[in-house]
Amino acid sequence: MTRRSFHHQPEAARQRDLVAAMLDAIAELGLQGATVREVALRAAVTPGLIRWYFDSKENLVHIAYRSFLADMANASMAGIGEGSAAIRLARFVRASFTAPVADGRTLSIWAAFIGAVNADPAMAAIHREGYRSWRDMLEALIGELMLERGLGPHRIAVRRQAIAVNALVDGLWLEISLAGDDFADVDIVRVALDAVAAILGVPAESLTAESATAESPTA
Amino acid sequence: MTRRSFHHQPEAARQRDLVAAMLDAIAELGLQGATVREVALRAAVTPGLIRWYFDSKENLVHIAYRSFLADMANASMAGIGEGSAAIRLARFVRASFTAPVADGRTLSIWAAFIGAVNADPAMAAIHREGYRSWRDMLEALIGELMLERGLGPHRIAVRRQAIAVNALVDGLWLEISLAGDDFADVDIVRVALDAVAAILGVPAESLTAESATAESPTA
DNA sequence: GCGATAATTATTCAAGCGTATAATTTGCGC
DNA sequence: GCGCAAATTATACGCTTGAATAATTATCGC
Repeated sequence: MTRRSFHHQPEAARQRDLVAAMLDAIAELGLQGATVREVALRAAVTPGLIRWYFDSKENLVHIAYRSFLADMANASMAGIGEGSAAIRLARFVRASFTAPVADGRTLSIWAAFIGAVNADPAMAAIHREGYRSWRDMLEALIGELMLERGLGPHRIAVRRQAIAVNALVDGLWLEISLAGDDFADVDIVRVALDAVAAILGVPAESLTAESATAESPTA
Repeated sequence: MTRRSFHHQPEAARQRDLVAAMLDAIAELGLQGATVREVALRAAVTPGLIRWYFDSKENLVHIAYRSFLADMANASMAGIGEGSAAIRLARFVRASFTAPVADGRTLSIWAAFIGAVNADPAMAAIHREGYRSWRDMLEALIGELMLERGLGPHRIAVRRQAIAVNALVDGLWLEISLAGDDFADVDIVRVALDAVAAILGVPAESLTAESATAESPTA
């Protein structure tokens, strides 16, 4: 009859922990397996506590998705640094296909959420919000690149190119995430950089992986 | 106390009906909502009957996924017809982004399944099987195209190009499926054809939508 | 037409789910 | 240190789910 001992946590930290536990559960068991009990177990906490911090399990899932998308975007754009648009774009693509963005855990979570977007309007709204900022960033970068190369940046053309580049990135994530080891012998960064350069109509050399490898310039 | 009347069905037809009902449920309610009872309701049948035809609900889902991937592949390749590799590729791309392949229902199902692949090894196996044949077809077509254009088809280069093209198609499906009406004013077929041409390094004119529109040649 | 068998319905069950609520413990202000 | 509010645990509830089983009906060979 002895109760579990515990200690209070600042609200923000607990909330973060629960979100992290939810994402872990989704990564390993999928959305179906991410039950309230499973999440509580991973957070070393009692199921009831989840309802103390979140209105419902659905609510936690939504918050976890929003948080996850934000983290993913940050990780993709963190190392962009300064430099020409070409160099920043190359760094962005490279970051998108190396850890921590393109590791098994992250892409597994990403794919799991995708499967739930269509059946839940709230998830759809979160998704759209996340992806709009994503593509806005891409459009800005591509627009700059066009200016750099003396090509008048036709607004509609830039939008189309951003859609295509965005699709390429998503699609490669999908293939990596779902096809497992089929790509062990393929240099995905190279495939991505070549395809992006081709879509944008710039020489592949202007987006070499080397330029992306260069250490970030002093601020 | 009067029982429901019913009539026997040939095994194949019933099985098809149940699979179709499962896919309908997934399209509208997602995998979570596609319960045995919901599927039975849509098939105008009692839940118990599902277990008569399938070992388990999981089993039905797996069979539905395999069937769905096969249908999708057939629909994409049905109208390819005869002609140069360039023309067949253009028709393939066009078919991939017009109904029945790229309508809301189909892509909704597609996305729902994707979310379940990572958490279920059997689904992963089905997925890999489906996508391998998909990309084999793409590789063959791209190889032919390279020969047509006098470019020696470097095997590794062709593989990379097929990966990129496949990713582009998947990614555009994702965007269409999840971003809803954001693309109402965008000619997706055009975006896809332009991007595919760019990735393969052939002039966009050689993959025009017009060439894909042409009626299939007399056999 | 008549059995035998296959196909279908009706009913029931146990498990797991999200959630509600009550009991208890922790930590902080004073 | 003490009391009180906040955080956490414990317990229980009702519902849904997939599945098992028993009862019933349709169909086909003869």
